[in-house]
Amino acid sequence: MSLKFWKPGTAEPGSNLDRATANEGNIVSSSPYSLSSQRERLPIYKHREKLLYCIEKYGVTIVVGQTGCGKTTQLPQYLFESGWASEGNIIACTQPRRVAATSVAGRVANEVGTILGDEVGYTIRFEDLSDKNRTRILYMTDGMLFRETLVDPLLTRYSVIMIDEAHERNIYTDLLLGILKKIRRKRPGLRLIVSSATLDASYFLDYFTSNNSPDEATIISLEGRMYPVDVAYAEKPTPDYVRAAAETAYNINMQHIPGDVLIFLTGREEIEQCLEYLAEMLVSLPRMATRLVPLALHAGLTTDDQLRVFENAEKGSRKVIISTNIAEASVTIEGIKFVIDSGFVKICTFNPSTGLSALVTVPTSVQSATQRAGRAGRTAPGICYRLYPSSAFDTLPRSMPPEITRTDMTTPILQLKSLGIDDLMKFEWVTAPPAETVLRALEGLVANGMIGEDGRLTVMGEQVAECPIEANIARMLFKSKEYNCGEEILTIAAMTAIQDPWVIPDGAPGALAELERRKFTAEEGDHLTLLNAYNAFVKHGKSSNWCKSHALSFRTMSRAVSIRSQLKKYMQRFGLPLNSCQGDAQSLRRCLVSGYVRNGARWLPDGTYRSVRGEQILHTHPTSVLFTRKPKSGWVVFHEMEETKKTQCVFFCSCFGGMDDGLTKCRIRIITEIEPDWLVEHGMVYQDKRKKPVE
DNA sequence: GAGCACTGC
Repeated sequence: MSLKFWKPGTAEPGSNLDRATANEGNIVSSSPYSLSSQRERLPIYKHREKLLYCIEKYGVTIVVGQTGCGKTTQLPQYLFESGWASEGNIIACTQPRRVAATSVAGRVANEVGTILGDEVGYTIRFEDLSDKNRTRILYMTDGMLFRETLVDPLLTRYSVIMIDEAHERNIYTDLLLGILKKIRRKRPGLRLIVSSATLDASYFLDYFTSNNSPDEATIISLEGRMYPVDVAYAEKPTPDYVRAAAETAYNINMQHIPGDVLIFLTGREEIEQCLEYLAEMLVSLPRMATRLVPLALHAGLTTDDQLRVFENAEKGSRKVIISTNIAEASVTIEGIKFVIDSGFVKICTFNPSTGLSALVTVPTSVQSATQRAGRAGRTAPGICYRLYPSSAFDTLPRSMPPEITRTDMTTPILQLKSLGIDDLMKFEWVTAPPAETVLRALEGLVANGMIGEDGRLTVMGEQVAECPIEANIARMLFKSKEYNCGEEILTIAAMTAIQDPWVIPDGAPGALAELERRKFTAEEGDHLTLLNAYNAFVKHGKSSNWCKSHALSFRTMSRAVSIRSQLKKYMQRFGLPLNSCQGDAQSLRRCLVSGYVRNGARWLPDGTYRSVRGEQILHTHPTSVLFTRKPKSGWVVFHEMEETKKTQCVFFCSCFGGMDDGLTKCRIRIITEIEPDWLVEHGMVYQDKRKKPVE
């Protein structure tokens, strides 16, 4: 039973849209550009004079251009060539991702004919390849530029700042735009370029011209360089898009000439299910048919496995890459001719009334569906199969709600306060966060002693704002002084900042890996288990082989080492002692509670937990060492919560007009057993009544 | 009872 598709006569307008990261993406090697004639052939070149004129005349220039038009690599060079980097000034270009910042900087250094780190450089966390005196074009992550505002609030080093990929609406991009609008009032000489790959960028224009002269901002559209992508829709909704995706891939293989296939699903579980379906179908693949090579792609894979999707398929075979949203912008695979789009994505949302964030599956947006389709037209015309009817497409929101509207604002608000932005109601947000999110964040900051009675930052608040880590974790670092456990808390802080370090594959190797992981188990819970893993990693010389034999990701563990040493510098600067509690797990856990006061939960005899805030039903995540065990005290704190829905049918019904039958499940990750008194000890004052664990 | 979208400092 295969899904029938309906194909509109013409390609969907704008379906060849793509995002600018594509060429700048991950891992793909790019051909060297060294000749100026190659630069002149880029579509952006004929707009050069107009762009320079606008940047000179207007404070803010909004540039709309698709992938391959060259704005990210060329615009900073045009500015450089026309003197914007004279007198020691720097031209900055921000990127949402580290790989983009590094790879674009490398290409531009090559075009300019300089060594990377000299006239052209980049700055990302843990890597600064720039020269304080010589660098004129600086690529950086938007998070780094945001951090720089805490040190130099007017960003005086820069003459032009280009915010690239602004349409992605990351929280740092949004915060930077707000701050830069403010900076422009004090430094009218500073020029701003806001670059977006989507056509509906006029809200950026409205944003910069409101409360300003109309001459403050202008908008320019550039031509793209993409091939057309035909879009086909499912005739009817499908109850099982994972199976439908596998069937569609199979049918493409039977009907079409060679060309690789890219499937967008929401997560690892679906990807593995889809691989199984495909394996079943491939048994009946006719002998003469093109061979199918299914490959998974998601962030939880090892680097080696991720790299496999870039290898060319053998002659007479076709790659089917089954991916999460990582292939939408972060990773670019050349040679994709067919895209199969489930129409769903997992996003993180935040519930201000419980203070908990959750991972939920939702329908994508028009912008995102267009972006996914564009992945089929990078090297030749392509086809995108959408596994939902065109009537469902018409109900999709234009774009995803910006991150700032669905994230905890505690840490960003602390940082804005530190910048001297005290009246958050007057701050000109591109999109304002929900009022309740702001109120809860302020309430939490007051309760945590970061903001005083007078509404100003306390000494600890000022210092926590500087730390490159979530405010609640930073609070643990500060409180470690009282519990004599600076060493251990520092490690735990670093370990919770990374992704899950364990690599547990499917099947039999997975069971073995699971046994390896159990070796690190601490009775008290996951935080101490992570501490054990880190200490063992260091004890064994931070070796990659050791990681391999203990089911740990070397890449992730190495990142924990970097983060730890960075945080250590902050602790030393703030005079926080790096004492070890010498195995005193109780002090350590009491210190943990200081950061997790909002994340308390109590155990119930049915094996679930109830959150202290909001009485929400919580389940233990299967990766937790407390998954198979009742906490003796009956109380725990947890690092984070995620919400998942039981079946795809539910996603489908609830998201595309049906009902929600309540099969959502909240899981808590990284859990540690505590005593309930410790919650009160750490300022759980606004909690009306303390419930005893039920026996 | 059984499994984690993606960034970023």
